[in-house]
Amino acid sequence: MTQAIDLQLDQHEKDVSTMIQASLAQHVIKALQAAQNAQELTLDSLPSEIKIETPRDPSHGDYASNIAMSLAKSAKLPPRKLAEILLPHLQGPLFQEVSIAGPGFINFRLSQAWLLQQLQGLIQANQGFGQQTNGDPETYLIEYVSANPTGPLHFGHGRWAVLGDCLARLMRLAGYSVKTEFYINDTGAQVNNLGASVQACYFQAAQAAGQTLDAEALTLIETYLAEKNAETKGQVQFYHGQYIQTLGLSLFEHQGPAQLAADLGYFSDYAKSAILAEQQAQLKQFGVVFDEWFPESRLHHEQAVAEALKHLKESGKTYEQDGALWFRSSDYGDDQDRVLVKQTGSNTYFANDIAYHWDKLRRGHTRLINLWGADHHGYIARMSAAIQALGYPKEALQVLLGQMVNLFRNGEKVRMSKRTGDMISFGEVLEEVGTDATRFLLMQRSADVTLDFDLELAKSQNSENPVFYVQYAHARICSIFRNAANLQAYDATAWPQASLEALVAPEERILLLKLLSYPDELKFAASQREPHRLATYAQDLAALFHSFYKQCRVLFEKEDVTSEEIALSLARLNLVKATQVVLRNVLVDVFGISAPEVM
RNA sequence: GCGCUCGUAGCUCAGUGGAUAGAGCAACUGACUACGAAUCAGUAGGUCGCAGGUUCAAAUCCUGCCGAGCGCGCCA
Repeated sequence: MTQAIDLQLDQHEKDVSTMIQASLAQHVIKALQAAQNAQELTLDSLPSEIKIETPRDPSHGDYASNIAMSLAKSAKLPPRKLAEILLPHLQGPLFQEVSIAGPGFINFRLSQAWLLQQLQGLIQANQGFGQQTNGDPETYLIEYVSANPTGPLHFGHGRWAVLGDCLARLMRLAGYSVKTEFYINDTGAQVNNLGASVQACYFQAAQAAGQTLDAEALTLIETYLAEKNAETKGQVQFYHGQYIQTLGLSLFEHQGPAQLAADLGYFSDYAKSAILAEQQAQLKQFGVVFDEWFPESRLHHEQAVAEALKHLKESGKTYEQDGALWFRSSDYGDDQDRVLVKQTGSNTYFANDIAYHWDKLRRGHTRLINLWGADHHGYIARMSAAIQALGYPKEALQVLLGQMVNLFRNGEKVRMSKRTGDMISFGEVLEEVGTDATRFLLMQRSADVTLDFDLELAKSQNSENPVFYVQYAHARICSIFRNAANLQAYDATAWPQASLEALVAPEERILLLKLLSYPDELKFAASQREPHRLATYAQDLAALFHSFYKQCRVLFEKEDVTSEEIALSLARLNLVKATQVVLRNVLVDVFGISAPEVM
């Protein structure tokens, strides 16, 4: 076991040097081993994971380990005694001081020389700073958005889009092998309903233009309008959004009466490809790109559903009852068994989805991550059951649920009606608010909480809007470097050759520690699949920079500048540069938004 | 009724079983005749929904209850 840990750490030594927590964890493990070898300590086994944390109170140290407390019981030693045993074995150039405090914390204070060396490494790594290898052999496929091509993207889709995109970026930076995919439900009853709805509007347009319609067409218009204008709410068959009218009208404008005799499939194909194109354009504008757009129709074309059903049948995971084919999902933890083939002989959506997930796995993706709206949570158990019944481990499927978004305008909730199609679409919000602010506001909160999104706040270009706070820090830094290039008093552009020893102010140290923790933050957020953690990090980093900037003068524009001031200035420019690098990396590479040079 | 998620400052929310629970906004007090005030420094604001339990240690884990949202189809 100890060997396994060592191997894993050695394998990624390159990363470890820039990852403080992993580096400290390695020191702790080695101290435990050394103490065991010196027979100062007996443990049945070494812990599989060493947790390194940052103390809330900086006076305790830069980092801390609770190892002495967590191992006290198995080592049969009081925590402080155990810590005292480990202390002599915790040595290295990165430590300025290792101390024992409180109930048995081991507190680490990192040496200034080592930190400054890491600072130079950070600047050298530049856009690569934070990027890691992690040795995870799995290949991940993140499937998200997957909106039906029956209407415009709604605002909830926007949230999944950002979360999925940022998660993919985050995991790639952390060393995971990741592909992304959008699943297009381009077949089935809903697509037919879509086609019929557009057909009805096309007929209306034709009628308005003086065309004579046959009885069937008139009936369709009548049925469509009756549902649209119905007083009572209930199940709806057709789609009634404004976009349906637009599609029908547009078709008549381009084709005239040529399609009056066309079949339903023609209208379905026309509508779904137009809507899909719109979705794709919006997502692209939003900075969300998919490696693959996978249409459900491909499954049917390849007989994949039939094959999946056959596979489940032959392995005894199904049975027939009441004229339907059932899947024994309750054997794998679902509440009840689920129908695959209905009495009518047609497949359920679930059957198609099993085939789709099987296809994803057979394409070589060993880990499937799905982002679903929370309203689909009841679906997880059966999908997980299907994955297992197909012979894959439970871990092959991870479903991340995202809660919904409530839209507000000036504190008033914006009402949405699905029935009448009366909704603010994602495209409208994007147009009104802009990509950067929308992305940031949608990804800064945990997917687990229902999000309140205020349109006016999102548009506001002031301190209420956190995205500008972070971007402003970057723009400010760019401004410093513009000024540095024009400085008369001394050559500020010589900062890359400067000695860094002048960086001794507390504001400088705390900023530097935050910068160097970026790879750890990235790694942890990726492992938790929680991109919002980086939003918190970015805001904290920006705050530390602004504070530093106020307290620590970077450029001295006066005639009588001293050599000490010049040395300090050049050293500080390195810290400013490092901040610029990390802000850019997190804004551009993780959030997918701009790192502006001016605002 | 059952299941999932959430409940932390006035509001919106962070918070990896650790030390005195944090940030932004709102409120109040200060700071621009040198690098961007879209900024900074400070004050005030808390029964971490409630009650038990586990633990050296609980906002965090477990159980029950209360409240909010979302699900519970041979729909997709």
